[in-house]
Parts: sequence; structure tokens; C-alpha cells
Amino acid sequence: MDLKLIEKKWQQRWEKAKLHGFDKKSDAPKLYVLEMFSYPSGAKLHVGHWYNYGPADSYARFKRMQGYNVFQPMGFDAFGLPAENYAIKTGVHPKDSTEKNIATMENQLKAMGAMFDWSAEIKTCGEDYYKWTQWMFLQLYKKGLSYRKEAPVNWCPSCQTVLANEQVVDGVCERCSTQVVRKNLTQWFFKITEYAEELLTGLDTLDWPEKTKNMQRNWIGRSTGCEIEFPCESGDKIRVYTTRCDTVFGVTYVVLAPEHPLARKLATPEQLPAVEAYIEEASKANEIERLSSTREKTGVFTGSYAINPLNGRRVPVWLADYVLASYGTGAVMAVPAHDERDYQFATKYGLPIVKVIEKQGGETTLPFCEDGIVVGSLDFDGLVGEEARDAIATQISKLGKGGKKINYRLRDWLVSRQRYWGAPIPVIHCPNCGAVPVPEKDLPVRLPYDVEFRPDGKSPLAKHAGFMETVCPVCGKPAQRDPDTLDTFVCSSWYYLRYADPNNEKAPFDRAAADRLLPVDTYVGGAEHACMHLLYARFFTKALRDMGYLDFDEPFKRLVHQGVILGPDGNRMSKSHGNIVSPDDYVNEYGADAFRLYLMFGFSYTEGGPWNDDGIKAIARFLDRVEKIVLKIGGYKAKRDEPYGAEEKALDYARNFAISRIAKDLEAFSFNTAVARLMEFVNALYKYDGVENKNVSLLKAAAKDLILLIGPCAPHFADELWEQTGGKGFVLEQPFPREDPEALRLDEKEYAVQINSKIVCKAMIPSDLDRDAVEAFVLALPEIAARTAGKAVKKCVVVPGRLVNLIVG
RNA sequence: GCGGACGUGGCGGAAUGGCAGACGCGUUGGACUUAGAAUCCAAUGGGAGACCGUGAGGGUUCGACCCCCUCCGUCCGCACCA
Repeated sequence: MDLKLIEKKWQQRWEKAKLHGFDKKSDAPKLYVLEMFSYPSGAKLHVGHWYNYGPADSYARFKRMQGYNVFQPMGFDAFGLPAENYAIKTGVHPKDSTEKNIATMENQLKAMGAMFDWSAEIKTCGEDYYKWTQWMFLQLYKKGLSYRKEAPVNWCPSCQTVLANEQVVDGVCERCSTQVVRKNLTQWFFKITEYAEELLTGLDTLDWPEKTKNMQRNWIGRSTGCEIEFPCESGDKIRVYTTRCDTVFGVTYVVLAPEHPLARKLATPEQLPAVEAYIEEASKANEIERLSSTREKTGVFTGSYAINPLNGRRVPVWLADYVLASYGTGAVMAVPAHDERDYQFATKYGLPIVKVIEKQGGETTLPFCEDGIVVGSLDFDGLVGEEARDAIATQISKLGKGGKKINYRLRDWLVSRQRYWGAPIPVIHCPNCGAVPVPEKDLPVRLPYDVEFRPDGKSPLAKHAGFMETVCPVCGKPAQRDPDTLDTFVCSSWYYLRYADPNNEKAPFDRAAADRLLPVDTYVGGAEHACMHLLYARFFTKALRDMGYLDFDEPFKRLVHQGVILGPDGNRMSKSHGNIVSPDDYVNEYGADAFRLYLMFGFSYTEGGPWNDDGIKAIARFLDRVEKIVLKIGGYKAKRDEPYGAEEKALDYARNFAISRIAKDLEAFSFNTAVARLMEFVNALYKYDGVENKNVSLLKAAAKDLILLIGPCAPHFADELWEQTGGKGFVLEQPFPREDPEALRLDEKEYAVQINSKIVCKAMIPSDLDRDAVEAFVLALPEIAARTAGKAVKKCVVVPGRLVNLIVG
């Protein structure tokens, strides 16, 4: 069979029959199966796309055959930096290159033979989509979840532009190799931190890989601690955050982040030059350098002192960049005896070290950072760990100097990008009224085409007068648009909702349409999105719920990550390794079905692994074998239900075993074992076909099941065989075979017989024997009788259907 | 540094605490062919053998690839979060 030829034919027939869409009229249970949409940066689908979409589509097809009304849409995450960088390099406009790439990829996706519902296709760079992305921004703004603040960004002084973290390579600009500095700019943020607690607890309800849930947990980083106020002699108050308030009597100095608002103010006149210099120096270090824990700590004394509210001790106030401005209060109490970092710093600068915790039942070596017995802390001496922290926190509250506090590492989401190829931020800056949201009726704020996007120091849109100049919606006076665009992760935070109602011109989606389809039942995509897209989408869902647009809490009930297909050399595929495997070459030679089947069979789905050419040849051979035996059986004329003896029973068993296992395996995304079960079934068919006096009816029924079982995995191939053997309609419309439990019941089963846990022999034992009868049966076996003669059987373990273990003294 | 995952034949990989290595690749032998390709059949963890084998070492158990502890290696995530 020429797979390439038949694939085209079946794709056309499927399309004509509108076989693949979600059936709005059906009352079958819905199942929303979603794969992460494609990013059209390259012109072609790569192996990773096939690996994500092919097997996931087989799952979707399987569920459809099981009777679900499956919705499986596809679209394009079409805004983003790569298209813009490509434009800067080649001069091809991002819109043009993106549209061209999308057209190519659409064709390739269709050639894959996946049952995508193309009627719901979306492209995030389309006006009809980004209009609603902007709408989302406005709703978040109304709800107080979108706000503007000054924040440090990576800034290249040579290119005069903000850089994304990925564009900073080893502290320098990837384009001009200039040292990148941090600079404060006013940017838009989404208040994802408002949902930190729910984003954390909601994870418990999700059927997601534990690893991914843990990554989100760590990313959110909840910690319980205590805030404590240290009054300064200047009258200022320094609030610190600590998780170890049980060590508060060991504080020997206080440290502020260089960006702390009091940093300059607390500097005494003679210390001011040094403080200024230090702040300047710290601003030059980039984030990655600065956060490196291996770097030697630096700092400067402000000249001021603060008072420890618990013991009245006067301690010096320092600045040091090992303290982060963006976490907690941006200030810490330093306890060198019980904190690794403070210890290093105190040792370097000769600051005192005061031990206030003793190791329980052992020698205390400093720094000692575990829980222990409190000492030198007045009334609190003798308390341990949590009870000490509770008591001290209570005391701090009583003094009115702070109290218990929960903090998260999660930061608000910075969504402004000084970039062209994205959704414009729908805000107008008015000299009189300030930042004014664009009225919803004026959406979309269109992204102009004729823009100079080559970097020359300004946000590309800022140079486009026609875009920038507008009037204030509030006072009507001349005003300027916000020149920034939204992070592309904003576009992808709600696309799964738009699929439910892709052509709605009045709203991002209709509530009823969303309720009909969502949440996504099974979401399949790469693990690299664990702490970005997958977190942002959850945030959007919760925010939209609280604004009354949705009534579910989580967008993706079940999540599966496919692994990564490596090059044949075991390295990640890349141009520099020269190990890129092009799907097209293989699809052209073997067909999409063979390619998909190899991706299912050759790897453990969630693991991935190195590509191997031999594997796909084996699959081509397997398909040939299937075709041969199915067509041969299809040609048998006689209708005969006889005989039905041991050989027939074996075939029937193999058939029903395959049905039962393949259903389980596909459900679990265990594609490699599902294909293995198909192969076993084919082997059984060949074996039975070799029998002389055949039960033709049984054989034909088995061959029919084989076509249906292979249908989800090799859809074109299965439809071709289905047609050639007289099947009506499409395989996808047939119910997935159901196993006959009777056929799986065997009269006798092979047991392994052990004596003292060592296998002695195997025995066929009737299935209807009870435990004692099995023991008696085994003891009567000649090999066993000989070895147990004259010995006492102390114990007999029977695992029904599998094994007997005799413990003999 | 912290956290997680993984480690099984020559290779990809299977195994609810119960016969380790399903299925496939590769290899070897055979059949069919003038010959080869293709196909089909058989064998294939190691060892001549008793036996030994799931990274190493311990433990729990009648029984451990699977559970527990220690160590080694690989990969991934986070990385001064007080």
C-alpha cells in the first residue's frame, strides 16, 4: 500500500464529510483535548510538533471512538520576539513572515491527519483575537489586577532598549555585547500575587504530573515568618522579614537592599559618598550575576544604627546586595551565628557573632542553621523551634512591633514589552488625566503595519506618529498612546477559552459556549511551560471567574507532558549540532501514519529520547504485515463458526487481551505498549491463520477488531483497510471494540512454583481451584513431591493465577 | 548549594511487591531465490555448568527493578527568597 497516496485521499474525504469537528448537536459527553498551540517562528513543523500532536491525536481519536464528543482545536501563538528579530535581520515584515509560516504549517498539520477542528482555528496576531486580549487587559485593570509601577529592567545603554532576560547573555547584550545595566522604568504589571494562595492550594485538585505541581509550588514559594520593626535613631523605622524570629536575640546588624527607600536617607554625612558609590555599583550588576550565591558578598556601612525591639541592643545598619529589594520588606535582620549568608558577611566585615541557638544533644558549630534550643534570650530560653518562634512572634505583636506574616516568592507579572510584534497595550497617557484605559468600544487598538521596527533606542511604536497621537477619552485633549505591547504570554493565557467561541464579535467568548466545552479535560504540551504559561493561564481563569465570566476554578484538569526527541547522537536537536531530523523526509518516504506510529512506539511518551532511523523501518514492516493478513482474511469466502477449540480460544484470548490492554494504555498515554499489544495481536492472527481447519467467522471478526484498534494510531491506513474489507463509513465513527470478559477467562493458568522463593518448575493449574486446592495440587507435582518429601511445609504463599511459594524447613 | 526525576541485554524500551527483559531493532542460523532485496521460520541477558544478573552497598519481606537508608552517575528545575 502506498501510504502517501492514500493519505491525501482520506484527508480529503474526512474534510468533505466534516468528520473531525465538535458536534454541537450531540448529547454525547464532551471531551476537550488540547495540545499547546504552535509558535510559527520556523517555517516548518519539527519532530517535536509531531511528537506532541501525533500521539495526542491518537488519544483524541480513541476517545471519540469510545463515544465522546471530542473537541480538539488548533491555532497559532503568532506574536513574539523571534518574528521580530527575524525581521530586524532580514527586513521581512513580521506580519508577512508570520502569515507565510502559518500557511505552511497549516498544510503540514493537515498532512499529519490529526482530527483538528479547523473551524475553531485562532491566530493570536489577528485583530479579531488581540482585540480581546486587550479587552482582558482592561478587565484586569478595572478589577485592580493591572497596575503601573516603576521596576528594574535590563537595559542596554548602547542599543538604548530594554532586553528580555533571555536576551542578556552572561551579563551582556546579545546583539552588541555591551554590559547590560538595571534601570528603573514604569511598566504594567498583572497582580498574580493576589492569587498566590489559591494558585498554590488549587494544585492539589489537579491531575498533573507531580513534578510540574512541585515546580509551581516552589515558584510560588510560600513561607511563614514574622515581620519585625527596628526603630532607628533617626526616627525612621526599618521593617524586616524573617522566618527565624527565634534567633532575634542574635541580631548583630541590620541589612537593607541597595534599592531600599531608606538606603540613602540613613547614610551619615561621612558615609554618604561610600553609600552612593555602592548603590551605583549595585545597579550595574545584572540580575543573574547579583543573585549568584557563589559570588562573594559585598556591602557598605550606612553609619546609622537601629534598635532591636526585643533586647534594646543597638546594631549597625548596612547595605548589601545579597538582600533583595523585591522580596519581603527588602530588609533583613542579620544573625550571623545562625545564617550562612550573614555568617559569611559578618566574617568578612568583622561584625560580631552571637550564638542564641544550641544544637540539641550535640556540639554546636557555627553557623548553625537548624532548629535548636534557644539560649541567651531572656524568658525564651529553653524553647525549641516552632514553639520558640510562636512565643517570640506573640511578644513582638504585643510590643506593637510587627507579627506573623506569610510571604511568597512569586512576583507580579511584568507584561510591558518595548517591542513591536505584540498586542498594543490599550492605554492612553493624557497630560491632564494620567494613564487612561481605552474605552472598550474603541478596541482593538490596531497594531500599525508601517513601523520602523529596527532598534534605535525607542519602542518601535513610539516612533509612529499616526499610532501615538490620539485624544484623551476622558477630557478630549491631545494625548499619547502607550507605546508598549503585551508579553505574548498574555495572548496564550486565554486562547483555550476563545476556541470555544472563536468567531464571537461581541465578546471574547460566550459564557454558555465556554461552559459547554471547558475546562480542558486533557492538555498536552512541553514541560518547559511549568512556571510560565501554565501558571499564567491558571491566574487568568481565576481572575475571570472572580469577574463573573466563568464558573470553574482551573483551566486544565489533566496535564500530560511529552518528552523531548533528541538527535540520533543523543543531543538536543540544533543547527550547531547538525543533528536535526526533518519529519518531512520521513513522511515523504514512509507516510504520516508510519511516522506517527514510530513516534508512539519508539519512546516512552513522557521521556522522549534519541531518534533512530531503524525504528521507522520496523514500523513500515509492521504496517505491511497488518495489511497482508487483513486483506488475506478479507478474501476468505466461507462463513463458518466452527471449530472452537484450544486454538480458537487462544486467538480469542489474544484479541480480547489486546482490546483490553490497548484501551488502558491509550487512556494512560502509554503509546509504546499500546503498539506492542497491536503487534502481539497481529502475531496471533498470523499464527492462527496457519491453522488448517479455520474458524473463518472468528478470524474475520478478529481482523475487523484489528483495524478498529489500529484506527486511532494509523488513521489513514485503517480507513483504507476498512474500506477494502467492505466496512461502511469511517473507522472514527465505529465504536472502539469492547472486550469480552468471558474470552479472557482461562480454564487453567500457568503458575511458577517456588520452594523457599526459588523457582523449581512451572505448572498449569485449573483456574477454579481455591487456595488449599492449589497447594495440594502443587504438592502432588512430582518435582515438588520429590523435594518436599519428609520435610515440613511451614508456609505456602499462593498468588492466584501467578505463583506458589512453599516455605520448607 | 537546594529540590526533583532517572539509572534494566549490543540498542529503543516492558514489568498492580510475585516467572526480570513484553514488543521491537540488531545479530546468528535456516527456508524461498540463478543471485540479491523483500518475505517467512527459529534462536538470541551472561555463563560449559551448578549458578549469576535491574548503577554500588545495606535494610524490610516468604518474595524487591519496585518500599526504606547510604553512596555514585546522568538529566532537569530553582538558585543569596532571610
